[in-house]
Amino acid sequence: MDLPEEIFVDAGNLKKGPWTSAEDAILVSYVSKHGEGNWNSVQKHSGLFRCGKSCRLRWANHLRPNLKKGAFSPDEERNIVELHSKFGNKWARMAAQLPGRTDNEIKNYWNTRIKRRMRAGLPVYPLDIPKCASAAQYCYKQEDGRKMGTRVDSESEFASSLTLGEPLSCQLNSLHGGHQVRSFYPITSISDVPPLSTVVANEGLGGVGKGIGSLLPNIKQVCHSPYGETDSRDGSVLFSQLSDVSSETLHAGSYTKASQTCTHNSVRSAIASLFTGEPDPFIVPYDGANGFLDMPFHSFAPSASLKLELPLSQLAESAGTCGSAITSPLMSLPLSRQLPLEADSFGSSASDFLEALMKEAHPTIGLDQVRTDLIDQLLVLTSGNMSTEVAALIGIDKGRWGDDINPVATLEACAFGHREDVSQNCCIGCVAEPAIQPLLPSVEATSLSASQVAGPRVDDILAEVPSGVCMDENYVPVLDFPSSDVVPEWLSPPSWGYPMHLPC
DNA sequence: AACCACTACAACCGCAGATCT
DNA sequence: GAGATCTGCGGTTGTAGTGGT
Repeated sequence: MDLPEEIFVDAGNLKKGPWTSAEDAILVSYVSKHGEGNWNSVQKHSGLFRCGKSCRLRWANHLRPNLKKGAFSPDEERNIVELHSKFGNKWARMAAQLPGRTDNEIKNYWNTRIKRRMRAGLPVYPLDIPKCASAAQYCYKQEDGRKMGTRVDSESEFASSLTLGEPLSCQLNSLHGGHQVRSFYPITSISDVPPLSTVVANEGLGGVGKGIGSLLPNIKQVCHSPYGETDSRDGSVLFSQLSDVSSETLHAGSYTKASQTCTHNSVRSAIASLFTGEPDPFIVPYDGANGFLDMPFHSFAPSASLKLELPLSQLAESAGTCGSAITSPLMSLPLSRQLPLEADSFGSSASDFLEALMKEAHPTIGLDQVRTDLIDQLLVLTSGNMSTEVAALIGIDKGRWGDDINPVATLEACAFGHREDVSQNCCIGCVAEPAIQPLLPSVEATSLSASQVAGPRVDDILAEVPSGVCMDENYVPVLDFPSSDVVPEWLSPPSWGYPMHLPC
């Protein structure tokens, strides 16, 4: 057979790029004689200068018999949506259920469909698609079995979780008269998710405990910071100062990517793995019918393999899409490179790690702001499982609060803006100067005002918290928002409704 | 006609598990 | 048992085609 010269290249330089019909003919001929498999020998014995992987792909996706060509039929489209709701991004598994279709075809179809629907503001899944496993691919369970959560890594996943048939609520935990109180707020879109919240699927509010918990600390920090809108204070100044962000990259990515990057913020990943001591959490499969499998829970620890290459500037852009801006100074760390996730990467001690972390902070950010945000993020990341070691690390040693005071709850008090109320006892006052200062030799406090750096700080915002809020006997805040007129603006309806207090 | 944005699709890459030597 | 190789999978990128301005 005469073959075009371009098929043959110098030995060792295998051809890449589109396949020609002549190459296809060679491959078909070879497979018909020798059968599938042994793909690396194709190049050796057929004279085709393609690597084995390329041959296999070409055969599987284009040349093998019984392949369906052309657009998906409505039935096939429906099948794909249903299969995706069952399997998630398991393209090969889906392809096995769709005769004549390849995983690549299905993957391409799904990705373009997702983009199209999200651009149109439509849910990823039609409402009549039954909820299966996809929205709960990554689920976490606490050791005591009480808390359940789903890590939602992207806008699409979140959209899935919102549209699979179960209404969702945001949950705020607070304490009232010594009893823990959960406040639930209905949410209908990602923009309804408030900060420091837990999203739950409410199978009726009374059934929250068995619902699907979608803990969304990262998403909220990216898209739902209470710290203001996209004005000069929203952090965009900080983003624009990053030199390694190309405008091309800036405008190329989809919101999904931005969300992932936010979620996988290197700082958060690093801190989380520091807390858990492991690069990855236990991932608990969620079965739509039977709930979570019993496995230990290890707090939030984003996967160590997450990519962090999206420029932060994109986050600012996407933040506009979903309501408000990212303002945390820690979010100004250049994410175009990946921080090592293991604490060991920064030395043997956690303080080395934190020091490195703080050194990464933008140099123009006030030390106070960095510290405040770090504490906030530690709280979110630990999800109530902060170890004594970590608490001590950030400056709250057991000796300061005694056996009967929960450092986590106390820190939450700080995050909710009551640092002044409790600082003499155990709160941020302890964290602030003596404890964390030695960790920060290279971070210079500056004279920049808060408005020059980011948005208002937690305590600025929560100065608006109603005066009825006080601390209980354990220095834990008793949070209550009795009516909408005293709720801080970022907590106010109609964006995520009126609180409903339920006893736990 | 030129440019641009968008879509659909093909192909590549890195990784991980399976299998072979 | 260990290393090498093969295979399959999922994510990502590149590009041709199309339609709008």
